[in-house]
This record gives sequence, C-alpha cells and structure tokens, in this order.
Amino acid sequence: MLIADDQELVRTGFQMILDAQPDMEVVSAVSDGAAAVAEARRLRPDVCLLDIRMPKLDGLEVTRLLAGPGVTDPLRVVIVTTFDLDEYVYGALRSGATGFLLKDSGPTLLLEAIRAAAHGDALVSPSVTVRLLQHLAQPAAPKPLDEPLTDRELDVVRLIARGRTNQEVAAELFVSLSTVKTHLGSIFTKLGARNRVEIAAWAWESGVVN
Amino acid sequence: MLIADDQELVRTGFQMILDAQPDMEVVSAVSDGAAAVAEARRLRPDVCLLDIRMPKLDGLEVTRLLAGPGVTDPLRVVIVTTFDLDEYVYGALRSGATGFLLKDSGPTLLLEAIRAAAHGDALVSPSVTVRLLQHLAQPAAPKPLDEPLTDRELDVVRLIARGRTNQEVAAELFVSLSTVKTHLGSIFTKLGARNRVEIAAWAWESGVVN
DNA sequence: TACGGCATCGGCCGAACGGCTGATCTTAAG
DNA sequence: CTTAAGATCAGCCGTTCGGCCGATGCCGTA
Repeated sequence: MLIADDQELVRTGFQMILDAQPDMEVVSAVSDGAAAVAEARRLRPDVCLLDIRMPKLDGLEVTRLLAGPGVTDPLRVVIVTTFDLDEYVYGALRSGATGFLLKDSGPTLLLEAIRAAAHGDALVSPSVTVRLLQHLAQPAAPKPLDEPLTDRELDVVRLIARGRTNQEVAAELFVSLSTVKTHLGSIFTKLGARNRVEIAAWAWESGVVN
Repeated sequence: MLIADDQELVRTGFQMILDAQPDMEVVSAVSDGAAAVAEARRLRPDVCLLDIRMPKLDGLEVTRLLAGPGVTDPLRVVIVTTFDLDEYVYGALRSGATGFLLKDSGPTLLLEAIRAAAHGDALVSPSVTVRLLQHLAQPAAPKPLDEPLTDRELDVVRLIARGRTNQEVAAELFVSLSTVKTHLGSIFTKLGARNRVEIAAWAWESGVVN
C-alpha cells in the first residue's frame, strides 16, 4: 500500500486506519505526485491510495503514469478526494483508476475499496455511483419527442454533432446547402433547440452519436 | 427494510444480519415477487432487498414496478443475486435499482449498500463495478492537449457545450461578451477546433460535461 | 385519384459567430 | 524587479447561421 496526499493529517489518518488491519501494510506515504510516481515504481505496492489535489503532479496524472492505457504491468489505484466533481470521476476512470472514494466515506468503505482493488475489482463511492448508473441506465429517452426525427434528419444531426458546418454536411450527404438548411429547420422545431449546439448536445445525451 | 428471496436460508440469514444492526428493521420477508410488490406497497419500507430469481415475478420485474421509470414516489431497491451476469446488471440498473450486490459479498458490503440506498446513493459490488467502469472508460482518449485549458476556459466550454450563446455565457459568468470571445479564441487554438460545435463535441467526448 | 409525408431546391435578411489586433490589471514565478 | 500567464475588456469585419417565404417531385395510402 502506498499513500499519497498533500495533507499531513489525512496521510497519518489513513495510515492509522490501515495499520490496524492485519492484512494491510503501508510501505510509503508521500505528499506530492512526483514522489508518488517514484515510490510506486520503486516499491510496486499492491494498491496506491491517491489524492487528486497534490503538488507537482495531480492524482489523475499519477494514475495515468501508473495505470493508464499503454502502461505495462499497471498498478491498482484508488482515488480518494474531497470533491465530488464529475470531471474528477470521469478523469479518474479514464486514467485507469480501479476505485474512487470520497473522503466523507467511512473507514469501512475505504478498507473495502482497498481490498477490492487488490483483487482487481473496483469500488466507487455510492453517491458517485448513483450518478454513473443514471448515465448507464438511460442512454435512451433524454427527451420524449412529440414527433420523431426522420432518417435523413438523423443523418444531419449526426454530422452536426461532430462539428460539421452546413456546407460540409451538404457535401457529405451529396445534397445542396438549401436541403441541409431545410432539414435543420425541421430538426430545430422537433427538438425545440435554439441553436446547433443544442442539437449536438441532444445527440450526445441521447446516444445518437458516440 | 423488506426482504424478498425464495430461499428460506438466505432470508433468515439476511434477517439475522440486519436485525443485529440498531439502525435497521426488517418489516417483512417474503418468498416470491408478487408478495414483494404487495408488501412493499402496503408497508413502504425505506429499502427493498430483492433476489432476482423468484417465483411469479422476478426481482427485475418487481424493481420496475416499485422503482422503474414513471413510478411516482419510487422505493429504493437493492438487488442481491448469486449470478454475476451482465444482463442482470444492466437489467437491474435500467429497472431503477439503486444497488447491485453479489451474494458472495461480505456482510459489511451488504450493510453499506443498504445504508447507501437509504440515502438515495448506490453501491455496486466491486467485481461488477470494474466491468461497468470499463464500459464507461471505453470511449477514452479524446485528445491529448498540448496546452491544457485554464479553469476559466473550462467554464466557458461547459456552457458552450450546453448550447449557450456567447451572450448567455457572458451573463452566466458575469463577464462581458468580449471576454467570452477572448476565452473562446484561446479554446479554439488549444483544441484545434473550427467551430463551437467541435468544442462541444470535445467536451462531451472527454467527459468535461455529461 | 387525391392527399399527406418526405426529400429536394432557391432566395432573402438579421443576428450570431469567429478571426484579428490591441489594451489594462493581477498574480505567480524567476 | 522583471517577466509571463491568466482574466478582463474593446472594436472591426467577413462568414455562417437560423428563420421565413415558397417551390418541385416522389411515394405510399386512403
């Protein structure tokens, strides 16, 4: 087990909790991201407990270096943070973390998360999980449409959502600019959108593009 | 707390674990899905603990009836099952479950899951979570940025991605239209975007918004 | 056959966008 | 103290967007 947190109190708190466990051993506790990477590579602990907000390298960068895509023989990383921000959550998961805990979690969850990570499993704070599940559970029906989009309109939506201009959409669909604008008009009406970015946002939310 | 499981031993086992907790009370324990729905509607427990494989109605059907989309005043449902099947997991989440536990989890996780559900949060078994995260983390690698966006630029990006006009962004951030356009200029350069929809697309792909 | 939905095209016009240059102020780093 | 980076603001100007009007042709159904 390696602990990385810039706050002295948090480090020692974690260490006391973990040292009380017969099956856990803290091999190093550091206060910044660069040291975390160095120690992790030197000691190769089973699990790394990383804060996000740290000097030099933040926890997500450290995770990328230790467990990110392309890393050979990645370590297990559990992110522990005070802040329940979506960017942190998704950033952590993309970086290769196998756990995400808020600091307001009890010690029970902390221990469970570490044991899970040691087995290659992942435990995420319940208050975070509930939001993740919402995204998984309803990739469909973000907006009940009075009138569904036609196939051709969906073609236009998909290209719009990828950042194409009307001219480019016209070229890729082999139609004129006027036609694209006509389809767009229908799309605006049906979705109740006020500009093309709202169309794009709807497309991403509803899973029309991915 | 309501327990529904067709196996006598499991029901009593759960009941013994839960009765030992001062903050929990099992108000009913039934052995099939139809009874679970009836009891849940009559007693309206804070949390329902449901097995999936049950006579008459399976746990997922029960969940749909008690917590599914369109249900007014939904109950909190934790699914407990022996079988770690993807269909079960996704089925449970789509049905409206706020927790998913495998029966090989320890009593600690069971209690944590129930307490989380009571708060409206969701705890999922670590071995299941790790697979869910792979699906979430899959659309990774949107674009490694030469220069990262500043905090303020991210504020602008988030609002742009939600379809706001420059004027609206200015109003919501309490700055002038000129400032927004300046930030946008930097964003265009850093992301290599050609229009605001490409900025929005980057934001959605990278998880800056969701 | 007549009707309606869909796809296709054109023009006009005001508003919004995006690129450009240049400026002040604060804060952090060297 | 000097320098660099970030946040703030301003004007100009060409392009794109989005709304609105109208029009033609195809196809399936009533």
